[in-house]
Amino acid sequence: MSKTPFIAVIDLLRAAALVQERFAGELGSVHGLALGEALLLMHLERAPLQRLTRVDLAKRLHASASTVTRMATPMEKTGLVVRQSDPRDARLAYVALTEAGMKVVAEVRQTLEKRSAELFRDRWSETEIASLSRLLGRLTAGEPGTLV
Amino acid sequence: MSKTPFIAVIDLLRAAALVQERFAGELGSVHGLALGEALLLMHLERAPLQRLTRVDLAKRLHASASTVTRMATPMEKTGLVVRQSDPRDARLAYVALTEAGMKVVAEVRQTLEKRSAELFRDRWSETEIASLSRLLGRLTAGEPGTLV
DNA sequence: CCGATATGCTTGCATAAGGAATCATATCGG
DNA sequence: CCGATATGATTCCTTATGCAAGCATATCGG
Repeated sequence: MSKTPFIAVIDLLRAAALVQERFAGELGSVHGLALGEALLLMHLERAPLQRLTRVDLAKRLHASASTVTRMATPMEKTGLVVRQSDPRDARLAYVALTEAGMKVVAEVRQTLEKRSAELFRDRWSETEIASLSRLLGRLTAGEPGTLV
Repeated sequence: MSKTPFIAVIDLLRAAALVQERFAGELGSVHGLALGEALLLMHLERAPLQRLTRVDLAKRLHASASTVTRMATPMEKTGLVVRQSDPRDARLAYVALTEAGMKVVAEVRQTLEKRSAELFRDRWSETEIASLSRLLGRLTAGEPGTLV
């Protein structure tokens, strides 16, 4: 049996840990957001009506429903998102992006784009990066939601 | 400015979350280990004398020293690792793999190899997987320790 | 040789996270 | 129409984690 898939998985985990470590600090100090909060905002931005239910958010963030509830509460307090009810289904509680949230998520994207570029700088060609992205994208092809 | 690096980073985070979610459960039910514990054991297996200090482990696991301390304690109790002192430097407390630990880590590797193969099965050629691994490996080139 | 600094580890504290239980609301089948 | 089941959200509880402080030991400079 080939060990190639195993090696790829290990490399994937290591690379992701590296990126998370590197981005979390910057995101926190510049925007006061955790990486997960930034991803939450970006998911909302790409969703229809810029809003999602908590279970949809949980799936997209690979988190539990309770985690999403507790992530959203402080972000409501700081005005990045608001809670919205669905008139057709009273069980649903949307997390919706506010104007302030849209402004912040745009800045967050800029920060992430800058840091991402630095991650590959000098040693990578545009083609190589695109190739990496394409391969990774095949792994996440079945996942709900788009972030870019 | 090109958004390609940003897209690659987002894809990387999503793919890693997917893999972690998928592997953590299996690893827990089959071997009673968290993913981090499995990685810890694999790092020890590849280290000289099958042991590492806590700070070295922390670097390899992208975790804090306190996390490593608290990860190691239960694994000492279950006999997978033992604590070793360095006669030359009394500050050091190695985490060393036991015979039982070596047996377990070998089984863990088999599980991970099997699941990794399933992750790519059918839609991926060996060459594509190797290409992904090679690209990811460039990101982690500066990292200490080898796992495969 | 010794004080100052650096390093490794652990512990206390605060925060984050998942799972189970609970509650409210919707939907489905008779 | 109504009981049974399903779904969404929240809360409680337990566990995991990082940071800062504290402690022990080592090293460096005079």
